[in-house]
Amino acid sequence: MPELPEVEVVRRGLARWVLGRTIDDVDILDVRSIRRHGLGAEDFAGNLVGARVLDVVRRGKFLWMPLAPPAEAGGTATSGGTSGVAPVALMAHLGMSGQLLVKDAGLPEEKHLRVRLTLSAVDDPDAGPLPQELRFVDQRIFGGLFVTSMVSTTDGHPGGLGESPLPLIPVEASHIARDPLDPAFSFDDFFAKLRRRRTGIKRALLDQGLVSGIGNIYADEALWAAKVHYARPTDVMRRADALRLIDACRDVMLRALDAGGTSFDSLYVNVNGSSGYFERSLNAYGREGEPCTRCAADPLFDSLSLIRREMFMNRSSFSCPRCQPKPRNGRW
DNA sequence: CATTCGTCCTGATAGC
DNA sequence: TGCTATCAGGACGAAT
Repeated sequence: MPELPEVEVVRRGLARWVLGRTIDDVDILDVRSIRRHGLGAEDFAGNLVGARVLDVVRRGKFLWMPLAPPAEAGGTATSGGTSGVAPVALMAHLGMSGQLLVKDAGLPEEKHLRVRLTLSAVDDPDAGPLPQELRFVDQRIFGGLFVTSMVSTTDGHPGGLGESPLPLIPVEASHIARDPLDPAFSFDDFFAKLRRRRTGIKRALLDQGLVSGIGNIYADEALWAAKVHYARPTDVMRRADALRLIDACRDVMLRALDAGGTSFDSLYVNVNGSSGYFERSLNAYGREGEPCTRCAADPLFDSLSLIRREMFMNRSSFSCPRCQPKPRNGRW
């Protein structure tokens, strides 16, 4: 279940293996994986074949590769060759189960292989011939690929962590807020927007327009770490508590990143196919009925400190009843 | 505008 | 055994 740390692991892998390479061929095995490319499969492939990968950038859970367009496409639109063509990027979202795998051509097709990009042959002085396929594998098809144009970022800073030199972002990611690991993330902006909302804090954390990169797992982990109940109202939230929560988000995601991403089954695999192992250090998510690791050390530990599971926003929420108590009469 | 809800998907698992 | 129901959940568009 890729959230920010997992997508960042993929981004780094792609930067290592795909940067600077030209796309020689595109093979779409399931059109549903390019659903968001409104102009269809032919247009998708036409935009990619001959294009060169200039960068690998991420904001929140969106990942994109700005492209140098195919030579003839650039020439057609602007015969002078000046910057008349809108910059385009190959956008990717992994959804629930998406993977981007760099593989040698000829290796067996994955069961859920949806799109295959064949990359230019490169003989690396150290690594030898680089794998020539970038495969998009996705069991549940919540994720996908599409080609889109890029627009200026509203704050003039480059798109997220990926250190794109240009302050450009794909249209479809322009409404996505900065994530807590982004150098341009502003806590003050986040807090101001948070206070204007009339909703619960977990809903806010999952709203990618407010703060990005956080999904159900890291939301529960950060709320646990900051000892905050998921339904706590945002409009009266104290600044110090919000700061503690964002710090917790940052902390848990950085630790996951160090571990190479979280994985609960074989669905999530990084760009080279190896699984993460951060699940061993989860404190709340998926631990229903198990003792809260923090409360267990307390001499007053009792059955009130078993992790509870509740349905919230049509998804499971895990929390400790003792250190994340429910609001009483709407007051905290 | 802000907020909530239904939809898209497959496969593992539980229950009859 | 074999069927059906449930669950997992990110993002988006429609509805309120």
